[in-house]
Amino acid sequence: MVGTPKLTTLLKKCSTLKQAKEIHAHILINGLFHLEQLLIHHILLWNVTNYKTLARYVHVVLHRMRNPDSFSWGCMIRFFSQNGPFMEAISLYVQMQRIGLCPTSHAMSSALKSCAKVQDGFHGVSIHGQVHVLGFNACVYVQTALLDLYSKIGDVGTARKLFDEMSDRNVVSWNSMLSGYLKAGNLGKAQEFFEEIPKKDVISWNSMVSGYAKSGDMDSAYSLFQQMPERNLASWNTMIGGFVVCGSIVSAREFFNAMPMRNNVSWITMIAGYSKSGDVESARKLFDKMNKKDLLLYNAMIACYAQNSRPKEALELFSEMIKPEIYVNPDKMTLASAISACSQLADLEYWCWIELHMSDFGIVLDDHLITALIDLYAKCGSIDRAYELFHGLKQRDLVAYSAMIYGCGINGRSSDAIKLYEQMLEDCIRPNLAIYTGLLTAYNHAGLVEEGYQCFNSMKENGVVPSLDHYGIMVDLLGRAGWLNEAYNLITNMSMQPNASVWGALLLACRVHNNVELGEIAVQHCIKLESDVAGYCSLLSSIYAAVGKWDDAKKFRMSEEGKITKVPGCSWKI
DNA sequence: CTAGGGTTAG
Repeated sequence: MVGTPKLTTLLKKCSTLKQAKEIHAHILINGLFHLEQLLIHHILLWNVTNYKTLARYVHVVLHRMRNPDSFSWGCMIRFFSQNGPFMEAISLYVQMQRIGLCPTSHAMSSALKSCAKVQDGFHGVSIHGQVHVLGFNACVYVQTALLDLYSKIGDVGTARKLFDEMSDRNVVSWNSMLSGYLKAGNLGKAQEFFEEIPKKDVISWNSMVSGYAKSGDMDSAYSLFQQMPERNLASWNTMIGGFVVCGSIVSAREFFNAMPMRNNVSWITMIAGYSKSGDVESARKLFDKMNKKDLLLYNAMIACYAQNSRPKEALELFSEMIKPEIYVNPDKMTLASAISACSQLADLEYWCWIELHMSDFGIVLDDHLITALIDLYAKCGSIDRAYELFHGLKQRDLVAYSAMIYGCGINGRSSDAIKLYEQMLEDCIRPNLAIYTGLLTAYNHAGLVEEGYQCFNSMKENGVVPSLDHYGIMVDLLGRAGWLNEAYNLITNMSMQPNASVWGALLLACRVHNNVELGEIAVQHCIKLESDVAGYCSLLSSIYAAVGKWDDAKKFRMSEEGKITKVPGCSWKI
């Protein structure tokens, strides 16, 4: 038999899950059930990396407790409200009352924090209803958590009402209210409120700086930053992030270099900045300098590759992170980038390989990922599978429709694309640029000139301004059908500067219909706009050859490097 | 014995 004092001492010293399990066994054998509470409390305060395993274990212990109590449940709710899963925290809060436990103010503020994290206004409001009944009207923690919840779900009015009614406020309450104004985008009101804060701390300052930075007003942000009585990592990181948003990558780097200390957030912000400005090499250099790479760092780098049309490197890095000797558990974000990379490579096999490991990763497909997969399957020609996934979505949004419509478009299913478009309008979703890209692609593949032209013209009526891509498709569509002059007129009447792929589309059409006059014009523009001249020259050369202008044909073939290349920036095949 | 606010990947 082991007594309570001895077990308590052991318990306070234990630091691994294995030891904890042994102690728990002793607790059960000796019937010292009151110690379970201590065990749960103790373990949940460990600062460990494998907190998921830990949480799973404690969760089981909690549910099997002989004498369940509010304190233990509160500890578990607090733990989940800090690390996630937040839904689980809310669910535990509901469950504890179902088994007859009365929530403490601690449990309640943690539950409210979780509601704020996942924007769960429904549970948030129902907890609000309990505050009075349970007598937490004067608890500053509960009141502040509640105020913060309303701030985060965008209900500044209710937040302010709570703030005014609070009997006791501290700097956290002020900061929550401030972040409410900032989240609502009300910078003026926020600034006014900020000045009223009696005892500002570093978070008050950071919030205000972040507000200016997010709105792109880096002058005001910088001026505040300089006035700060005290700065921490987040202050610096906010400034870097602000410069990144404004596209001032050089200033961002200056701040990054100047800061006294850096954490992962600093590195990730900087990498994301380089990614946004298209400087993949600089991003990679930073990435390689980090010796302790966490999930978010991998995600930032993989996303950088995926967004900058470097899908192969994205997948290489993904493979690297899941190698046993490195293993970083990927999450949904990682997969979103990986799927996008697969899609760019039209590599269905790689995805199938990932899919085998989904349960190891502990990832369940959500609508976001399914939408990415629709795009992948559609691009790989498996339009039926794409349809299956589409029908399995909980909510069909604009992105899902555009993936589907585009997928139908490139697979020659134009009537399906139109049906989807009509269905989308019925769902009250307004079309955007991507939707029209899909539709026009569908018309283009089907060679439906009139319909395509009509659709193109209807864009303006729906308040969508055609982009270079749309002009490119239209020129291709008109050109292939032999309406070369119409295509040329479309280009000359463009509201923006045509690029090489627009002219390239005309050049291709000229090749198909052997039109020397327009072909010469098109090729001149192409050469002016693109460095890869060989492909264009070879095209023009073959137009000359087709109409029997052999000398001209020969002249242009000389500059050719030997092979006909695809027109750069052009998604349709020659 | 536990609780509430600011900065990171799409």
